[in-house]
Amino acid sequence: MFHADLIVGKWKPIILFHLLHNDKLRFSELQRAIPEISKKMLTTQLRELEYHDIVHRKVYAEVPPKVEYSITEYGKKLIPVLEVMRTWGLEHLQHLDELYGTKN
Amino acid sequence: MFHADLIVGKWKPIILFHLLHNDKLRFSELQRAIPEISKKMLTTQLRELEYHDIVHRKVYAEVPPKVEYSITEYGKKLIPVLEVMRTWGLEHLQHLDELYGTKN
DNA sequence: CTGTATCCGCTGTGATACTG
DNA sequence: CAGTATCACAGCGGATACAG
Repeated sequence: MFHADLIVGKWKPIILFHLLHNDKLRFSELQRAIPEISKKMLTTQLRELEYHDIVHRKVYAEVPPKVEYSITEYGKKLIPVLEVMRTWGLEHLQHLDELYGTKN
Repeated sequence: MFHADLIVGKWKPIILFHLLHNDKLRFSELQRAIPEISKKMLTTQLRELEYHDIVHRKVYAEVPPKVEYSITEYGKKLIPVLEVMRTWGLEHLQHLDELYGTKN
């Protein structure tokens, strides 16, 4: 209904977060920035984001290969959405902590 | 990171959407409002939303049973998040249509 | 370096039947 | 009416090896 899956999911917000703060990132840089993600998942998520015109994939015809990912102009429209989600996420954590006293 | 899972996922935004527009809804009313969802999933999602203090579950000690679900005060803080997501969702649909001409 | 291919276990989800 | 219990299965996603 809201098609939220296009930007949420386990990894997409994190990937977008890094891309928003770095302008361009290579595949390996994303891997290092998000160590918990597997190569396969990173590829899958990036392909989906690319398909939906949210990130751009620039391949350099070099050896060894070099690929840079960046947010598209259209993808930048997501910034407010991600901001609102992040803000809410922080407040929500605090609220949950007040309720249960858990820190995680 | 953003803990988006707490309100996104396959059904939660839809459930919240209905609760935001109806104030109170019984279990069966939610079932009818969202025919595609199974009883089990509806229960699961509602329990999670309840656990996170986003919806309130009011049980009437009657026979037959009657249960009403409503948004908590805290849950109302989600409205802007859901609004932003919905707005973006609509724009995104349009954008995808421009790209691929698909209507779905 | 940037992936793809394969195997494979685990979890999420549906269908169905049952209960207070 | 408002669920729970149980079974069953597909697909997500991890690990590993391989490829251009």
